[in-house]
Order: sequence, then structure tokens, then C-alpha cells
Amino acid sequence: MRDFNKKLRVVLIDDNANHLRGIKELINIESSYDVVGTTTSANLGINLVKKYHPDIVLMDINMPEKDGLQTIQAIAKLGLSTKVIALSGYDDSDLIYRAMKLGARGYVLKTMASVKLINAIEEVAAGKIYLPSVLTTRFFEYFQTTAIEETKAAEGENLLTSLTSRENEVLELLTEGINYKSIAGKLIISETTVKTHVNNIFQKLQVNDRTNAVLYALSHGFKTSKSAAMTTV
Amino acid sequence: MRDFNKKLRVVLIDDNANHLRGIKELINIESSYDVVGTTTSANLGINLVKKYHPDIVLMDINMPEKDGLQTIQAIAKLGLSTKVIALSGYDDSDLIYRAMKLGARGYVLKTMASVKLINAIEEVAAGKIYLPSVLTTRFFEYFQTTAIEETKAAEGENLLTSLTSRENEVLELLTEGINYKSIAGKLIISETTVKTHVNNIFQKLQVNDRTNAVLYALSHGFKTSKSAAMTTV
DNA sequence: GATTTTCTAAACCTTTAGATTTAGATAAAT
DNA sequence: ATTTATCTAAATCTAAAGGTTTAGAAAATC
Repeated sequence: MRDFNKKLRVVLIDDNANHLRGIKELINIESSYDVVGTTTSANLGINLVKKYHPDIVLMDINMPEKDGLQTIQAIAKLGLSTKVIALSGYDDSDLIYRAMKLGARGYVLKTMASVKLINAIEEVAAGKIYLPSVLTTRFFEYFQTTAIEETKAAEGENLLTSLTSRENEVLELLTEGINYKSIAGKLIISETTVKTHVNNIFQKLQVNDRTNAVLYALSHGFKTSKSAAMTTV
Repeated sequence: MRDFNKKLRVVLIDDNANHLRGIKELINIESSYDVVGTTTSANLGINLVKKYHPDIVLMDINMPEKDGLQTIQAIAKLGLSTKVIALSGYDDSDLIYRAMKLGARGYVLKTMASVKLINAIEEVAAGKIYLPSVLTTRFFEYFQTTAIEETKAAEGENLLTSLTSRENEVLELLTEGINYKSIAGKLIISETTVKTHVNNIFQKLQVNDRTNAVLYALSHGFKTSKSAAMTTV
């Protein structure tokens, strides 16, 4: 919970100077926040954040130079408690997705009413995520599409299912980039046996060498004992 | 936009029979939706969905047997316009994340007021995503953490940056599982030159063979001309 | 009981990959 | 003007990987 006795400190980054002034005035009129810095340059913006450690950064993400997304990432990397709200003229799914992925905690359309902007700042400062419901929908649809793309390969026609359990063990070691001798050592079988298994794996996966076997495994959702623990779906 | 002359058709799946009755009554009293089917079994639930093509499925995701997440996925795979709202007793970040990833369009806590459930159904049926603001925050924090984990490897100390542009081209072909001869053919240089490049790549990436070079590249965000077009960050 | 699958292993051979050295031709940087 | 980096290429060698066949033992399936 934020301390309401302290004024929220805000930094504005927008390459359009007129816009910058407009937002600043809006904030001064509609709220009691303290605009500690404004700039039209992404790089200068990052410096302002470093210097003032503001509570909120309002950032236009449609900038030329170093673009808004990179700037979000740069600010996120600073590891401060500063929260970034992305401002954009468009409700582009991909843009929203990437902004949120890189650490933005809000996304506001420039066309939205000014009271909504103040509302967004208030919510984000309180630790919440601010996304208008249209954008939430867009975000999730994009998110699900992406997630489904990822898992699609892991499903469907999958030659990996034809592997025996021993072959799976061997393939797992192959995907770690280990050679025959070491695999033999780890599984406590002879090197020639490993070669037999590997050749059988090649035939089943329809490849001719270990690199392609590994590539096939990785792109078709091959589950290793390690990855199983960290995989989400 | 949905046709308000037609009653929304709903299927309920919850392994707790009492809960099932409770929700059904709630819907009958508070709304005019048509509960076309209820079941305590995930598998039967999938069959109900196949049979009735309901507008909405309310599904408890804390079920034993075939769990709720798998069921969401199974329903999503049917490719119907049926929208799933997940019901859960907990606001577990990971659970919310996975449910949404698998295609849920809403997530409602069982402890929430009944009017909210009706509200959720209404919103989701209208094509929106329904997530209470606390859960939105949880979801995004989990999402960002996951995304950051993924991109972390692609940043930081990265030996890939030391590669020359020609070496990058060669590495790209290596990551496609192509052998020396073909690489030489594609780049129109001799096979021995390719070997020289590959050996230099190995030294720079501190590996001893192509499999490990490929694994290093893939796990450190190596951008191929193809992947650059589809990658999100 | 017979058959199939899986895991084990060897022998034999061919091909590819990898290590190392040397070196010429440009191009860029100091 | 002279290093330095990059791209090119060859020769030579060793080690590793891959292909093929054959085969025994155990377990699962028919």
C-alpha cells in the first residue's frame, strides 16, 4: 500500500514535445502527482529514471530512435520499484503483448479519456496491473495463440512417441551434447550398445545425425527429466 | 455480439456434487441461462460439450481423475466457440497462468460473490476475458517472471556476440543441422573454409562439437533470419 | 508355446567431423 | 603506413560418428 502522504513521483517520456506538455498539464490539473522529469529522448529518459527513482514512468512506445520496448526493458533491468505504464496510439495485440512481457504494468491508449490515465497511474502505483478490458482481451488472445503455437509442435504427429524408454534415456543424453563414451558410462552399458540405440533413434526420428535428432527432440516437446520440472503446460 | 433473444447455454463440470447443485440453482435463480448439462466427471464433461456445443463451460480445475487443466485443453482442441471459465478455490498464480494458457477465458474464485459469477459469464459470453483484478496482477507477475527467465539467457554474458557476421551465417546453418558439404554449397565457399569457420566458432563458444554449438546458440537466444520474424521479444 | 519387442553387444567398414598449421587477399582501424 | 581483423583455402592427421549385419537374453504379448 502506498503512502498517501507522499506525492507520487512521475517521469514522462514521449518523443512528441506537444504531447509531453499536454500530459504534464493534465497531471498537474487532475492530480497532485509530482512530475519530476520529462524528456523526448529514450536515453535521457533512462537517465532520469536512474537519477530520480520515480514511482511511475509514463512512456510512449511508438518512438523512433531507441524504441519504447527497449526502453521498458532497460528500465526493468535497473531493478528499481519504478513501474512503467506504456502509452500508445494503437491497440496492437503484438505491441501490448511485448510491452507487458518486458515488464510494463499498464497499457493506456492515447485516445482514452484523461481521467482514465489518472486512474491507471493510481492503480499501477497501488501494485495492480492496468489494462482496459478491450486490451486485456487482445492480450490474452495473442497470448493463447502464441502458447498454442508452442504446444502444437509438442502434440500432433510426433515420432518421439515411438521411442522405447531406453531410447528416451539415450536421446536425453544426446540433447545434452554428450558423446558415445560418456553416454555409455552414464548408462553403464557398452559404447556399441549406445551406438545401436542411437541408430535406432535416428531411424525412428527419420534423421541421419545427432544434431538433427537433438533439433527434432527440442522442437517437438521432448521432455527431459530436468525440463519436466520447469515446463509450464 | 451475442443474440440476447437466445438463452445462453451452459455446462457445469465439478467433481463436488453439492457444489454442482449449488451453482446450478444459483444460475437458475439469478439468471435466465439454460443449464444444458452438469457432471462430476471430466470425461463425461467433454462428451457433454461435444454433444451440446454450449456457449459457456464452468469448470472446476481442482479435480482428481483427469484434471481440470487437461480438460480445458481437450475442450479447446475441439475447436468450438465454447468458452471455458475456470473455477478454483485458490488464487494460485501458476494455476491461473496455466488455465489461461490452455485457453480458459475467465477465472473465478469459488469464494467470490455469486453476482460476480453471473457477471463473469456475461462478459465471457460477450467475447471478453474475465479476470478479477487481483488475479490479473498475479497472472502478469507470473507471466513476466516466466518471460524474464526466458530472455535472461538471451542477454547477459553471451559468447555469441563475439562471432563475426560470416561465423553467424555458418552457425545459422549449423543450427539447421546441415553438414559441411552443404554449408559450403550454400555459402559458395570451399568445405575447408567452412571447417575453419566452424572451428573458430567452437573456440569462441567454448565447445567441442556442433551439437554443443547448436545447443549453446539455441539456449542463448541466437537469432536466425527465420526465427527473427517469429520471435516475440 | 510361439512370436514380437526390447535391451544388450560385437565386428566391420565408411564417412564425417574436428584439430592444427600455414597462408594469401582484403578491409578496417590505429 | 602498418598493424589487426576477417574471409578465404589447403594439407594432414586423429578421433568420432554413422551404417549394417548378426545375435543372445529377457520380457511382454499373442
